[in-house]
Amino acid sequence: MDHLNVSERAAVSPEVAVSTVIFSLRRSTCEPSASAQLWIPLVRRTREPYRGQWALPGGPLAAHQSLQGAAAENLRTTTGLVPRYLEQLYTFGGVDRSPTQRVVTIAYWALVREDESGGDALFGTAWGARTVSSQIRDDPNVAWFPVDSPQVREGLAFDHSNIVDYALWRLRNKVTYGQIANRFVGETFTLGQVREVYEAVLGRRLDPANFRRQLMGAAGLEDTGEYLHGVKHRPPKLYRYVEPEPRAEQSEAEQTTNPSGTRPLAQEGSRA
Amino acid sequence: MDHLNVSERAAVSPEVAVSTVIFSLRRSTCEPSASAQLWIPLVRRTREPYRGQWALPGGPLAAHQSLQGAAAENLRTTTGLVPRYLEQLYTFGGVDRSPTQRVVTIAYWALVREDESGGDALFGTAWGARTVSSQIRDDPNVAWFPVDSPQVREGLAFDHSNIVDYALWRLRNKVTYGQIANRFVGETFTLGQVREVYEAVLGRRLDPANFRRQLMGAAGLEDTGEYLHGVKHRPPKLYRYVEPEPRAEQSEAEQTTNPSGTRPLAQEGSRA
DNA sequence: CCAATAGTGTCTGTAAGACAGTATGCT
DNA sequence: AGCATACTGTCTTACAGACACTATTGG
Repeated sequence: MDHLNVSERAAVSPEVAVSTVIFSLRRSTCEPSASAQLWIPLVRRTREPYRGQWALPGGPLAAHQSLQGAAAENLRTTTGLVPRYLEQLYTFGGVDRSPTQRVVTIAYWALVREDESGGDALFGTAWGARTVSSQIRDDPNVAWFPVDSPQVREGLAFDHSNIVDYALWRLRNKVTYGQIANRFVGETFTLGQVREVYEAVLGRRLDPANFRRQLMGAAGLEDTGEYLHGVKHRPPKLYRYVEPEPRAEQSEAEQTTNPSGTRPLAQEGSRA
Repeated sequence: MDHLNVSERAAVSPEVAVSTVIFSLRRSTCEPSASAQLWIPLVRRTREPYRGQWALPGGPLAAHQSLQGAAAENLRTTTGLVPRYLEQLYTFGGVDRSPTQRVVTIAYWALVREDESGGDALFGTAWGARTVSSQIRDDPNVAWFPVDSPQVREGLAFDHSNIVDYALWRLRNKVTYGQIANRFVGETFTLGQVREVYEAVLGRRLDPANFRRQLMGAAGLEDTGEYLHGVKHRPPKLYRYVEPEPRAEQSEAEQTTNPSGTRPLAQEGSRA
């Protein structure tokens, strides 16, 4: 009967790992006219299996490390960046994921902003300028790839291409409602910039007029009174986000797209 | 550098367990007028920690068992029932979840139909009749509880009350769109029966007229031509569901509520 | 006839998408 | 002036919710 409960026996447990899909927004060329694209950092494997192939940043879970903590650690080690958003994606535990031993991988996905440590912002005072940047670590075994590239979609180690696919799907669903896009932009921003984020994530053009209405209607936007100059047309207003309700609890483990926005959080911190 | 990749070192991994929240629909009384409610089976712990308390069915992951396979096994062992729906919920890995040792629990949630093995259907030829039933195993350490009960909402072992809360939220979101409610009803059914499922899950009454329109518009419903008799009013039509597209692949690991219905599946079977 | 549910039709408010049109900067 | 983008307003369509009304059984 005791096999029905979480057991305290020292069973032969599979290896537990945490991997993270880290999305950032960049332009493929230095043309300001080029539309932004999603990129992710990958790490080259230095040992078997899949030696030499690219894989998601990740590693085994340390004994007294929380899952989310491990994901944040992946992010910091690989990119030196701080996550603007971090959420558990799914747990992959197929028996044959790794040819050598059983590994259960808890996958997370994260959003970062390019400009957070050194270097120009993607949406800085002017568009573009510096686009492939913030390679804080000059490690040759870390590199950024566009999520659209065949390298990413098919060529990753283990089942990591699958994981990226799934993370991308999740991002697209999340961005439709709610406050996800603002994780890509800076403190102040124009509506055009936010719209460009949506267009990059969703992969299609959006009507500026309708987009404005939706965003103004729903989100906690505040007019800063400032304008963005240096563009070669009418200068747009700068906005900033305001937190709707500053409750003490910070949600994390939120999981599922829901129409009405954010909600329930299977607690994950120290006790969940 | 190698700590960035999934490692093949024999690290000291935490215990890996799989637990399952199993929803079924029942009436609290034998009155046909009483509205249906969600119930889940729990298992009483026979050892420390939390000895004597109720917990979700679950247990350590066996070496060559898939995650979903383990969840299905939980279900079969506890209830003898076959899942009509089974999906990964979330992975709980907080350092202090268990007082004795580190346990990472991959939680699943499932829907079952009461009538699947022996006994009358909940929605059989007549309403009600047999409501607390299909206790296939006469194990005193297994019992069904209404999800609303304080026992379930607060009194479970570990963080299992949290897990149930989260599963309930997920179910409510999933049922809004898509083909979830049909997992609770039999082969043929009336629209009133499906509506009752929605009402039980969502916890509020729905307008019969509007509900009909919605369901007829979206889902693959087929009029059987039959009517349900034995009711003390106008006999309703019996319908059946038709699969929209019988592709070979069966999805499983689908995760997130999305407005447009079913979609992407992080593959889980033998390779994910 | 009455009670109760099945099933149909209509109205209204909200919101999304299409799109015309105005405003204001730069070259 | 001409262009590019910001920003405003309007029209249409779709759909959800409210609700009136008819249909058909059992008691």
